[in-house]
Amino acid sequence: MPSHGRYTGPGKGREDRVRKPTISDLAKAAGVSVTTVSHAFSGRRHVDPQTRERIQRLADQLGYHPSSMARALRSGRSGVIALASSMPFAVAAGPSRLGFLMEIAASAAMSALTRDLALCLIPPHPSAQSYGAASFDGVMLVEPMRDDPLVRHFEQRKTPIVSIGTVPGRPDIPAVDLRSRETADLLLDHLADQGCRQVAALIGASPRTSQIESAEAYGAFAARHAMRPRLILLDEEDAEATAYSQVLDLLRSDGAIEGIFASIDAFATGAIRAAHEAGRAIPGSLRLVTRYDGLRAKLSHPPLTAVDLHLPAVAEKAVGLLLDQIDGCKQAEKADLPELVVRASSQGTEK
Amino acid sequence: MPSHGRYTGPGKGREDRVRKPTISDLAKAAGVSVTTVSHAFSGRRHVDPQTRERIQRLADQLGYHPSSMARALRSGRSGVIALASSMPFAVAAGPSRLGFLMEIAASAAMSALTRDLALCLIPPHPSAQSYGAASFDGVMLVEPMRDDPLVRHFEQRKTPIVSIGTVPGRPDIPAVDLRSRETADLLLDHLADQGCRQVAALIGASPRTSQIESAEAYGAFAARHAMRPRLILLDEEDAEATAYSQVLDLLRSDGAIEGIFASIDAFATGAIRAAHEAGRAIPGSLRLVTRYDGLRAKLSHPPLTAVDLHLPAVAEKAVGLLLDQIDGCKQAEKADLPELVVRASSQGTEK
DNA sequence: CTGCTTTTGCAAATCGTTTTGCTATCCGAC
DNA sequence: GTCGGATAGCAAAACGATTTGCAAAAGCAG
Repeated sequence: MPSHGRYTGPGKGREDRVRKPTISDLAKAAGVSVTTVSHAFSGRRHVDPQTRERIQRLADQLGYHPSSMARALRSGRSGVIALASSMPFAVAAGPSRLGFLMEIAASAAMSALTRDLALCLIPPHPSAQSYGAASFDGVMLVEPMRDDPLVRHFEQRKTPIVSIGTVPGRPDIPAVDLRSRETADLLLDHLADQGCRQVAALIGASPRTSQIESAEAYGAFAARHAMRPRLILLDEEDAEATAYSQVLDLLRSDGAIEGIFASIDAFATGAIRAAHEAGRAIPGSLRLVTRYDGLRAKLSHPPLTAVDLHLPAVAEKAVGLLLDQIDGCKQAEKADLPELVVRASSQGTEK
Repeated sequence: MPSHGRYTGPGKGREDRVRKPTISDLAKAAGVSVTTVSHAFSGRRHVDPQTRERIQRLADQLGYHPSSMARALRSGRSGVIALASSMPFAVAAGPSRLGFLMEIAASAAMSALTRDLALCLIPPHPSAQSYGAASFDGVMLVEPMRDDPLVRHFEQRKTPIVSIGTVPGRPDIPAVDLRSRETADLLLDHLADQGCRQVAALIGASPRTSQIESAEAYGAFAARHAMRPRLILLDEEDAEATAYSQVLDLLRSDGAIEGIFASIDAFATGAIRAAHEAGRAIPGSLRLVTRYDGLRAKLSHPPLTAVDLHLPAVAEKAVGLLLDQIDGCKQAEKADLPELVVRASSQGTEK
């Protein structure tokens, strides 16, 4: 039984605030009907330029702004889209790994604004049922998991969905493909190019497309190079710490490892610490690459070879796709091309 | 003459999507009036438990959810608050220095959600007039400048405002004081404690409270220690690069400098590079501290001594204050206590 | 002057809720 | 028997815009 969110009544203390002028106040002041005012603003019908001018002037004078709530009700669109993620907020309520999500958020906010939309950030609700009082015209999910409760939630609510990164098992949901398979191939091939014969992979255990495809890519890579696979599935909470201890074990038990592919940047940071601890120089005796080229990869020592996922472009496409989804019905699925950024962590010659 | 935002008419293609059930559909199905349904949900009047139960069941069955747009119109509250910043988005459309703002955004989003609000991110609009179609119950401004156009915009629109960091010259606007003066004192005193006699300051040129108070603190510090002040005002765009070149000049022209106080983390990163270039070891021959303890400070080499500003708590307070502002009228101003985080960049003994 | 179109404007319906009055019934107590 | 007080429910008026249908006036050709 869903709680529909308690309604708290009309704002207490509303009477003591000055009432904002409404369209009929303006109409009265201008000596015309509300219809005329509406048309003067929307331009959907012609109004006498002189009248229109007077209305405009009065509007400025009175400080009139059309109520977007009324407009939303009438038009059925709130002008707000949401960005939701089931994971990163939760693991990073603190400042740890906001990078990926927040880079998307910032870009999406700008893309949204240029289309006269606002972007809402919605963290995963602890008791994931009533998502606030606001209503969204659509929602963008970032890297949802298989059977993600968020997907169910918004589907049931008939809110248009666009996923950033495909939804595992749900090819019907429109998505911006993050090209995780290609990304992983890029990174693994790079390691091979750098001469790594034995490569381990640190991959997130959650059933997200990026992790699934990374694992697949790694499997194929191992087969292609007739290499014994060392696939380490890691929990994404407390990523750096668990990566650290697992990699330390690995390096100590298996001296042959020459390269590590970390599908999450925090894994890579953990791996660096482990390598240091195990006395393996990077990139001297161990090469390391990661997927997301965020602040972490850039500021790491040594800087991490990573992939430019073109997140601003991804966000832009997601917003566009969502908009299509909302009022058109274009099911068109779009894609994007990742790009390798080589840095010291994997190069033969130190910068 | 303000553009009030073009209205695009009722969603095209709306007729082909299934109409969501309304309250009167539900009422009809349950054989009661809409009033009863409304009361069944809101609990503002008693309804027979049996009736209520039946309504609930039917609501689930039909997939009914109250329209928040209608609710918003009626109640005058959209359930959405906004977070706006005049600066960081613009300088960091790319991934450069999202840290501060985005840490606040993430925290604020969670704080908002626990109060049944949604948080909108609003980037500074290039043509700063029509901020999307959405309406906000209130807005949080992060570190606005003196005479910030955002302040004017929302004041004119009578949208309740709370500032994160006081607004220079506007003590009347309720704000969460970021305690920039105390923060700067903390850092400068720490440098003095570490034995620095000659300290330079890198401070942002924009008229924000944090920068203003940092400069004041530095001035007082210099006077207190009878030290010739070296105050370097830097443009915040392209912060790292300009800090780099300015600090390089400084170090070359003034060998006495023993410590640097950077009021923005990107300044500090630039300073590190400059120090490296000038052959000054950190913290061996030059100590460096910065204000915001974000990813940059933590991942820097060496890690930067910084201040924990308790941003999640700040965000929480801002949301609370804004809520007071919206429906109560409590003008109460709140504050917070910064805390020093000592790291290698300023310590006598290397970690 | 009639017929036709264009221009300009208004009144009223609509969007989906919440809230305010009002009615009706029943119960128990005086 | 009736007064009071719960209890349960309904009808209708908001909330503030947009949009449809209609009408008055005006211009213009025939």
